[in-house]
Amino acid sequence: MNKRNRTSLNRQTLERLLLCYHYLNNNLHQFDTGTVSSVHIAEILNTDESQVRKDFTSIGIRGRPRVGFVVKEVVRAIRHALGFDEKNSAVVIGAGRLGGAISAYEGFVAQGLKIVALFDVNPEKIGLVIGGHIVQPLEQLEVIIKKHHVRLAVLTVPAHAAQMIADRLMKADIQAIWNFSPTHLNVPGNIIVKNERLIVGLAELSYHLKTLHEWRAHR
Amino acid sequence: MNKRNRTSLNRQTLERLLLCYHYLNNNLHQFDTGTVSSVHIAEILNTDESQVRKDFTSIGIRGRPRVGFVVKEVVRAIRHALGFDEKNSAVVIGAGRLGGAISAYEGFVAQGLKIVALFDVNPEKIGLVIGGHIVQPLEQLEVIIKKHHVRLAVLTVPAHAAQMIADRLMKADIQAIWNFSPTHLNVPGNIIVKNERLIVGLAELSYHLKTLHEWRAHR
DNA sequence: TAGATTGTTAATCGATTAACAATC
DNA sequence: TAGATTGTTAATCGATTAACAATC
Repeated sequence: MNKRNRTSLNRQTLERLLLCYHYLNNNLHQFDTGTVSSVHIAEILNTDESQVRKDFTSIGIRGRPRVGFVVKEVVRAIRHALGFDEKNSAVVIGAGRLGGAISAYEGFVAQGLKIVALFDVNPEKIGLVIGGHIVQPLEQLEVIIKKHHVRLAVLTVPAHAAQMIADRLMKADIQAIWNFSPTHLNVPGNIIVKNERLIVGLAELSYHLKTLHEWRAHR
Repeated sequence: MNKRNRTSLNRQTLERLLLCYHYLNNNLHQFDTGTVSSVHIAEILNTDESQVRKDFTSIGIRGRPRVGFVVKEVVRAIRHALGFDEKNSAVVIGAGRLGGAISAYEGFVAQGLKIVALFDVNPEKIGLVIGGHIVQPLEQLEVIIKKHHVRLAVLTVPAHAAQMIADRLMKADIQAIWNFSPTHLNVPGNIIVKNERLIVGLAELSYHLKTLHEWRAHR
């Protein structure tokens, strides 16, 4: 994520708010009074209750002593803070399995993300319907970005092709790139890049498995 | 990640080591002397040079004043620290697009991860070859875990099925679950769970896009 | 030798947790 | 009113950065 954006909300807060949002949304029915306390949420998120109050304060949610926070207000405020109530158009580049999975994922729509097109270089894939989208030739990239005012591009191409596409995206005035290619992208600081590296998750797991193993062996 | 494991390496260090590992591996040729300085690496990773030295110290890499660190030693030490030099067998449960993408991903093998089987409940998928693996019926899960001494399970099933499978995995003595299902899993503390939530990445991007938007509107 | 670069300790920074007066 | 829960300030904790003596 670039630095020019003086993000007032840090990554941790963002993640906690998201978890809280999901929890409240999925359990709306169980709050008969329509309110929830910071203690309750802290327990669920496995964090401190002051943390919860601080997070809420940071996005302008106010509660009432002895009563708590109004669930619906909290949900609405988080939606707004995370930008889920704004419509964003995205294109997916790379109609492989991962690109298909992302194109097909229904969970994004509720968060305001609409995938308007899926691209691939492979002529054999052009015209196929993958993940609910007709695969388009890469040549159309710039035209479609312009037509749909696309701000976000999801990159699921092989590593060797990623930078070339990123350069085209830059020229097409894209604002953010969600990069699933296992490679570093060189882009100017005014473009938001979010790298999604599967291998980081694997590294964590691998390390923990190893430690677990050693720990067991030592007894 | 559970707490019982007194992880000596924290998440940040793990991630920096991984990035360093990739960088060195991909640029082995350019180090004529076979050594690299903490300054050089710090620049690439966009971090502080003391940080690099500290990270290296934490996994037992020693350098020489005026010379730096031996690249090959660094690479080997990181491989070892992250557990990439140990063979781990994994099963993938859910032969959808994501499960297929993960099963097919070649990058894992070099990190010691071998996917030994791919499962699905859908009878129509059984027997198909997806991502290089024959889809097996879920009934076989326990048998195969036992047979191949599988320690890691990758979960790419719909949210509503995730907990049920997790329970079976627990009983089958799995050690770690890499959870791509968009749901929270209830598992005992001795099982390592790594949640991979696409939606968190989207939330970050969405937030930054929103902030960018507001920032532009304000001028 | 001189001086570049390490290893390590101390200082800083930022995020989490504790405490508590305000208040419904 | 009494007391539960907020909002906020202060204390703690942990991670990053700075500094510098050791050393090749």
